[in-house]
Amino acid sequence: MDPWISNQPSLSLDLHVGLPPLSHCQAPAVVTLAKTKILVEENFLPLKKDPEVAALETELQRMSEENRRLSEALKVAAAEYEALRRQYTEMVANSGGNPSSTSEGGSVSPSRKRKSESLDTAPAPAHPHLHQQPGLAADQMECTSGEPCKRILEECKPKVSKRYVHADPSDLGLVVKDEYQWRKYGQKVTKDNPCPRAYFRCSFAPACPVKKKVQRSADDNTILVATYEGEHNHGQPPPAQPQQHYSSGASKNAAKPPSPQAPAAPVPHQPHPQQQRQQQDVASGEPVGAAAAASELIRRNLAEQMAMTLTRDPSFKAALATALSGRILELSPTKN
DNA sequence: CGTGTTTGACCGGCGC
DNA sequence: GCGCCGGTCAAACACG
Repeated sequence: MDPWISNQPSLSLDLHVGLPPLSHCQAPAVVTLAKTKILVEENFLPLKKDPEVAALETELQRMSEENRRLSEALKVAAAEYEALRRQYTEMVANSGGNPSSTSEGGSVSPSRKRKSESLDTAPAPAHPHLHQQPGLAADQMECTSGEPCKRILEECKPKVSKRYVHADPSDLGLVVKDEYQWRKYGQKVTKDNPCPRAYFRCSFAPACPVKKKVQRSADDNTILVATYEGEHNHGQPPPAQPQQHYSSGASKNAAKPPSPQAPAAPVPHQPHPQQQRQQQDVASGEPVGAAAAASELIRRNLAEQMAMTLTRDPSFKAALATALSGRILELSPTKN
């Protein structure tokens, strides 16, 4: 994270939910809540009596204080991130900066081969390690030395988030709909839960490392628990594109990126369109202007990612919903 | 025929 | 070292 972020007023946690969201930032939950807030203000605020206004002011002060604390926490986190990023960059530079040196000394063994191993006629892939880990992000493949690298990998474990979805008990499927397209690659019955767990990969981008596990709750099998691992290295699918999750059988256009120039061969990292543009800008010759433009794009992209991450985080949504519903109840004319 | 799903086999980590 | 268990692979199958 860029320390610049924590200094931006637009990113402070003032939660001006009554304002329209940024056009490039698709945050449905925030939009909905914004509508709610507007409704509250229009309907109830004119009815306020002075003591209530005073109470609201106190509340506002309290929220401002909390906002300030959160901003400071964000600043600290940003500083830590920056330090880590610098450390990582140094390590990459020291290792020769050669991302393709993954299989140094054959550390990635082709031991994953099974039946075909006994069948000599089976054609072996030209690059077994690449074939084996098509979704591995580039930054996870740059490890060349033993111990420190292991530690980095542990520290950089993919982000895990959970989402709980109420499902129709009569529906036996393990379908948790969200804004991405998923391809099922496995199912397993686990020890602690009689209901099977389904494994999905993001199929929107071929190189996207995100995985999803879906399993019914052991306590209440009307609840589906979706566990997301990793972060998408691409934007969300356009809303116009119909969701075609788990459509059984063939649908010729399903689960394909809309981009016609999408590469056929898997690439280690398929950048977000903005990132692509940014890379092109950097590649083009203007040293100062291009660098400034690239920096601006990076910041914008980070802000976008933060907004997306927050709005996708169920705990954040829950906390926001709780806070807002509490406020609505407090402001309700039926109260007292 | 192309693409997604199912499912049994396999691999590697971990605890004993 | 052994067995258990979660995660992944890939052949077989289903579907439009």
